[in-house]
Amino acid sequence: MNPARTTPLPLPRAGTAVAIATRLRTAIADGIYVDGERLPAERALADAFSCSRTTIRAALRLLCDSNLVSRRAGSGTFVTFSHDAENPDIAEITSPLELIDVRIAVEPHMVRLATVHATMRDLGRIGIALDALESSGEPESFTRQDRIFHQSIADATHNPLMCSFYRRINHVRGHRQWSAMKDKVLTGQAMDSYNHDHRQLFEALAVRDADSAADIVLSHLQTARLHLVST
Amino acid sequence: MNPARTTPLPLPRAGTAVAIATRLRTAIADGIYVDGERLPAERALADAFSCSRTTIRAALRLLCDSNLVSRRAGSGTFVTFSHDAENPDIAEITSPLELIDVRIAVEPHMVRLATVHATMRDLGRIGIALDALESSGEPESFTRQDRIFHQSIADATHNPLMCSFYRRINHVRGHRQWSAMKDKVLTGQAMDSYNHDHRQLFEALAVRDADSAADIVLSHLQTARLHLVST
DNA sequence: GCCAGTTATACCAATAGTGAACCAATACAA
DNA sequence: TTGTATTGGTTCACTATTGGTATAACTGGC
Repeated sequence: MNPARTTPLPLPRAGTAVAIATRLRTAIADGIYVDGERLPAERALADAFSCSRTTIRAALRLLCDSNLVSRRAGSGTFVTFSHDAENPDIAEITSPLELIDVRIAVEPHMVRLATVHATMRDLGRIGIALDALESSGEPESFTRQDRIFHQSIADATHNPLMCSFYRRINHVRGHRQWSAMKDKVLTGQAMDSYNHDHRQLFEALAVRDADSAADIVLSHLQTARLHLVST
Repeated sequence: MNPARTTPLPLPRAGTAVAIATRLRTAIADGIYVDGERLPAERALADAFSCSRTTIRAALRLLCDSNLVSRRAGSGTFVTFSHDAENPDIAEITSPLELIDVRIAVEPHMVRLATVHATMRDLGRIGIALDALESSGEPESFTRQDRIFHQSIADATHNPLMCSFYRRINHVRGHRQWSAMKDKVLTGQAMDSYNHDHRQLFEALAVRDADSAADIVLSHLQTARLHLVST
């Protein structure tokens, strides 16, 4: 018996620094960290990733070399996700109402696809994102975790076109033009209400109830749209 | 003991090192180990394959000689195999079924938005596109006019995010991977049927009947999806 | 016996990562 | 304006891991 034929391939181990750089890079690409936003401090990142600050610095060095972030001593590390000046960022020419209209178009069927295609592993990821979302008290971290939560649902469709669409939606959602609105809209009560919807949605996903999941998302977005046009 | 093994194979038995090299080579070609990624350490591979490190080194030497991996002392063994698609076009990794799932998600609500936001000028443009579409007999020009027709509806929403989404959908639809399918699917009868749906859709848009327009699009796409999965 | 392939072991040099300390630039509040 | 806290920038010695190399012994087929 030849061991080379039967042995399962061992998983690759990426270097810690490059692995962290990759994770941060995709987070920026997904709009989880938005253009101009400050990343957590090196020491905080080292704590979050359970590694030394030196490793975090090596990872950030990679991002800095590819001009994804810029750093200033005493100030922090900032995302510099610059778009072409001629090709204006889609996020800058999309209004909140236009965004929510697109979300109403996309998300109900998206969660339907997610209920059909999500693996247990996907559901685990979504659950983790939901837990993090529910335990984040400030509007700042809430919106970030909210984007992670929804993106993980989009990824659960395993439809590359859908994933790329939702990445773009998240990019628009994360644009700084709404950072002012955020603190006004996201009261504690509003976040509680959102979390209720999120939990319901997750449970519908978990039991593969596509109709309920789609209904929850649709009513969630339609009330958000009403709030937008009535204020 | 397997009786099939008692008679020696005509080909000389490959040594363990060659077998492992082959296994790793196909793993890299299959994308199990991705470009730029680090392979497990030699000692880990030796452990996984239950062979000595010398054998693993012999196998890696083969891969290194064929420029599939590069190695750095103290760092590791890294895959250097550009799949020739470092930035894979979204059109190339999207299947027909995945595309139609996204269209089912987007288009019904898109035509709703179009019925609400379309100006008379938009309707004129859509009408012109429809006329050109109906008078195009070959599959080649039909698909081009079909994209123009649908894009003009997307533009009629006056929602920049929606327009950009549909541009991407059209980009995927226009990819060369479908061109083979086109001539087979687009019989004269099929084009007539499509044109009937298009004309109905246009009339629903013209009288601002959002429900009918959405229904027409949805049933149109769902029958297309059925044809896709049943053939 | 010969020989190629494999095993087992030991050691080396290169590299990544750790943990700590300290400096300099910045932000913010008293 | 002045402290004070926080941030990135730098350096250090140390440890763990990695590929590189060499050597001796074992194995099975010729």
